[in-house]
Amino acid sequence: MTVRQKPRGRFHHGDLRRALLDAVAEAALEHGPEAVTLRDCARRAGVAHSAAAPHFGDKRGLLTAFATEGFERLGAAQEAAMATAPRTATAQLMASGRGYIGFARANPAHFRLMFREALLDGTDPALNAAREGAWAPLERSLRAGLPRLEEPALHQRLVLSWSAVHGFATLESEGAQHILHGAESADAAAEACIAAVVRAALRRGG
Amino acid sequence: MTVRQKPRGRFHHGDLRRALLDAVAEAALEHGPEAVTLRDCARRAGVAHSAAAPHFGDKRGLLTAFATEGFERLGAAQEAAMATAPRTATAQLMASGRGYIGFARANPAHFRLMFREALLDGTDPALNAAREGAWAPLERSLRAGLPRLEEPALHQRLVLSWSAVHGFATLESEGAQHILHGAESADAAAEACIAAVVRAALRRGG
DNA sequence: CGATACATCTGGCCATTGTCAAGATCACGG
DNA sequence: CCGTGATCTTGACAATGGCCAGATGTATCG
Repeated sequence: MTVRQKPRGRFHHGDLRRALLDAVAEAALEHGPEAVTLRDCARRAGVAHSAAAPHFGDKRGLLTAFATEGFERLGAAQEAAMATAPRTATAQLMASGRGYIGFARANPAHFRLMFREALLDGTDPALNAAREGAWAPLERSLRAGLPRLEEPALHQRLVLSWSAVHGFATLESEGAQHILHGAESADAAAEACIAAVVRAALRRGG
Repeated sequence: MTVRQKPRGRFHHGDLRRALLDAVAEAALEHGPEAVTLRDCARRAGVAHSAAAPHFGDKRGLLTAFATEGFERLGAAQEAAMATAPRTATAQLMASGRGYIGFARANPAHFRLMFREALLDGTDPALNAAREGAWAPLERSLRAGLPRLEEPALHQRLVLSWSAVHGFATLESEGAQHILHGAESADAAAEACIAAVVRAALRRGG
């Protein structure tokens, strides 16, 4: 019964856990999140078709771990953008939105998979922790920018900004870019959308 | 569930096309959009597993037809809400948003499937026509409310309102209700979000 | 009325998938 | 050096999607 940290590496494969997660990313990028196949991931990692079981249990476990990693990186992307922005409320909130949309753009398949509830294990504690951690930067920066706003009103602002940023990222990653961007460039469209929603969210008055 | 009676003038089943589309709706609602199975739909309709081929080709064809119907109904829901609202620009735009979110709420699985690009045939003309028809009410009411705004600025407003409404509907139908609604009721949260985005979209000035 | 053309539907086949049960392989503690 | 347990392989199973030949019902025409 010795409690030890799992010697995750140096067995047969080296680090199969990481290799399988990377394989999911590859497969999702190539054929879409719903077309990810357990056997294909195993092939990409160079192992037998059921080698993932000891690490992730079943397919849902693998995708859940992949989504968890995505939420962690989504939160980190926002933090990183906010760290290099001025400490203004407006600048911080806009940086958060830029980080959110930037992550969705850089990892479109990953981002989409994170919101395929039917493919994930919604009861997984790690997933839920990572998910809430990904919402935190937005809420924190909004709360800092509106210190004297009452709770329900603040919650409304949060819903508004979250919906707009998530909606933009979703529409963009679901193949509606042509309609979204119109004549202007992708960056300009995102920037304008973020600026407008931040202006609305930080607006004075009820 | 099996239709044994043969309506006069009809073919073997009666209206297998409709029965299969209804079966998709049932299955998607029960197990999620990505878990819809061709064979299960056929079972629900009381026919053999490959009876859908003459009507829809393959599975993608069936789901594409289902999504097309969804976009048509999404557009109709907005039109219906706008028809019973005052002719004010604000009221019309808000009605459009209410219709959009209302459809997503009443048909959550249908709504989600409509944005699973990987499961659909993006080249299908009927699908694309229905999709553009679903965006039209929002654009039309926005354009009517801002008649003298120049094109790029108007497009920015469109992206903003579309992103926010779609984002709210998406988050709600993807299992994030608990975070979205917080303390207040679902209707209140939606209403507040719509009001805020309409105010921002119709705001005067560049 | 009878026969032909045709869309519709059936049943069987195949490759692929996810999961399970055994067995082989390897690292590590005693 | 040997056992224990985690890691991985192999083989099997039911279910799925796509395909095909053929049966069945419907409509059209002679």
